[in-house]
Amino acid sequence: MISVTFPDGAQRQFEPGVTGFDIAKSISPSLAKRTVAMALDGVVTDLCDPIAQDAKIEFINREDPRALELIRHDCAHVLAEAVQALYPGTQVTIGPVIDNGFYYDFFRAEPFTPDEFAAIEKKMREIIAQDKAFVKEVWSRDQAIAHFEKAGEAFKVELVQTIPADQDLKIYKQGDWLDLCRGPHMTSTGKIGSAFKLMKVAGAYWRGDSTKPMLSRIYATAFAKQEELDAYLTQLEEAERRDHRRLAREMDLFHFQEEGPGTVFWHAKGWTLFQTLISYMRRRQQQAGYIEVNTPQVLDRALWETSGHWQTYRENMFVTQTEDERVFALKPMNCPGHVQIFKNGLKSYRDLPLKIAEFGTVHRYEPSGALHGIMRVRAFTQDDAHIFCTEEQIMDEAMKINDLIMSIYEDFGFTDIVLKLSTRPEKRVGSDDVWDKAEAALKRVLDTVAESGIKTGINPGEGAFYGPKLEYTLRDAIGREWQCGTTQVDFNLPMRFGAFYIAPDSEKTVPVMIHRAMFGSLERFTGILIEHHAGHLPLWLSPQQITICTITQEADDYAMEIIAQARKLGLRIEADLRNEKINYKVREHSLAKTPVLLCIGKKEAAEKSVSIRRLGSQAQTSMSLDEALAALVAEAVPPDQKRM
RNA sequence: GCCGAUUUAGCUCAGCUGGUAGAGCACCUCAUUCGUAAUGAGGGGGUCGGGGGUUCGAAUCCCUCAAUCGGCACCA
Repeated sequence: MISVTFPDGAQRQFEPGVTGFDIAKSISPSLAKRTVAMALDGVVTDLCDPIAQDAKIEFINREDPRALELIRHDCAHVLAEAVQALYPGTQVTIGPVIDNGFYYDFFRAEPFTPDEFAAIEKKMREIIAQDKAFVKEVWSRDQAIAHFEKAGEAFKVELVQTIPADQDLKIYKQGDWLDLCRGPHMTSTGKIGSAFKLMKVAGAYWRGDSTKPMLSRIYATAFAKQEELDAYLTQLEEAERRDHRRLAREMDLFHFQEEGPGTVFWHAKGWTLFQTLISYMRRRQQQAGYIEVNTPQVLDRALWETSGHWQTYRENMFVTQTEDERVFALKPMNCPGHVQIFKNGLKSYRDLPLKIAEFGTVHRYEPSGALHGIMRVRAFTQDDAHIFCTEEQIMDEAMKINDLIMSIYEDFGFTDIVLKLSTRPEKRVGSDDVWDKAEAALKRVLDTVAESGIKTGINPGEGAFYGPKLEYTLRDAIGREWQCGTTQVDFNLPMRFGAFYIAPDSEKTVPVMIHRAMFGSLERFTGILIEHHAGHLPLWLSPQQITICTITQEADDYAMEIIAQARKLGLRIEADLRNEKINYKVREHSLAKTPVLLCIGKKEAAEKSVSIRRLGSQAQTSMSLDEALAALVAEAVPPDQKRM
């Protein structure tokens, strides 16, 4: 007999091999009916799995958070069956659960169109209504290959062949339809419910490999309840309203045009925001002991050959040839330039760590499909810096960078940060003991950060070929993740360029180079800020902080007085003197996301006061002009200067 | 780069099966000086993304290039 422990601590004895379903039924038929799966010692499995040994059991119903993944996975199988029923000859591949839903990749001569969604969903509802039981079978490799070959499922055959020999092949049947799947599943298709929706079609490479065939992917989502699906769809609409490309037009920040794909035309307001970010970062870096430099945009090909970029990234570089037939490239990175500055003049160990920073504009010919607003562009500015130091200094410097990054993100309102360590890739340079040291140093940073409650993780083998890296990912107000800051340890480049310093023993020694960016790309960070705040930027970042709205022309002179006074105080302010109603002006400047509206009429002009209306509020407060300006000046101080 | 979709006035979008363009907002002019999210009237504005083709005739059909959007791949 085996002993099964229930969540309330009660224990009961059963014959070995008893299933979760048997146990549920022995308690009550209604429990058996509403249970869709079970967790054995915390691991979710099929309800009909036999239980071989003592275990803690939990019954999972549809409303259980753990059931959501099952609902989506089951729904993916139903989607596949529906598609094969409607479009014979379509091959199935894989259909995993992802954040917010699931997808299924099909191989079909004709791509899907959203017009077909209604028919597919209808078929899915039929399959769900039939409430077919999910039945698991374990097949041999040969049996599976024979079956899928006969069915013309070439991709499934390939999948079976890649599964390790010691692993069971599980087949899940729903009626006559079946799929190779590691499970688990719920008890029947009826448990999926009706809160699902096909979202979009897309192309995707088989096994994520661009040399392999292109498949047709259908993205979909499913929830336990209709209300949850509706809430999710509402959230998507909200995300669309926050789209930085849309807000940029409404706020008059920048634009793109055909002649410059992936390159930004910054308008006055956008550029003011951009420069505000640079000023902030410049102050932070100066305080942290960095020096700021500027290196050439265009450099001879030979330099990029030495750095290794020519060999690896030639296709992604903008290259130009001059009349004298010299070949130059627009810099895709700032590092080689900074190494040149390090090399110019003899350096001593006493100069280390030497922290060279640059707001460096780089050009990369990114694949056309990668471009996305200002999040991914072909010309962008990095808040780049390179720290030349000794091996012993790596840990300390990486830790200082970390503290600086965390403090900076906090200043911009980002608190949900994930830090990941990418370790040595297969193809790399440098000896293993040097890698050991570098990884150990970054690992200690990672562990220290983890202790402070920040989420951390490891991406094995994802490091750069020249060294391991830490990557900082921000989560914005609607849960999307963006990689921004990075710290990379590099043993390679200084050596390639023959950089050295004179060590205490008078020997020429190659320094370690730490690459580091905190915003990452100024363009991307600006985009993230816009979306994170939904355009409602805090006063210190807002490119136009105040708009004066006159109610009648009698207030015009007073408006000009206010502007002169406010500008002297450093506030970014404009006046709207147009002959328009106050309602009209309030609406227009609210849509343009101006944080502060000062409305003035005859009354305010007479008593030198202002009526203040803040973005996002309908309330109005009246106060004297001096009082109002003093409060706004105080509010507009950047967070780092407030601390001083 | 790959798969799919899209591209009509500054913006958002109509324009059925081919018969040579419309609306709202914006803009300009005039009137209105009106207290917190759209005052009224009038007016101007588009070689329908570029190029090529089919046709008596193309915004509409075909080819091609480009840009954009959604994914995939890529991101030093």
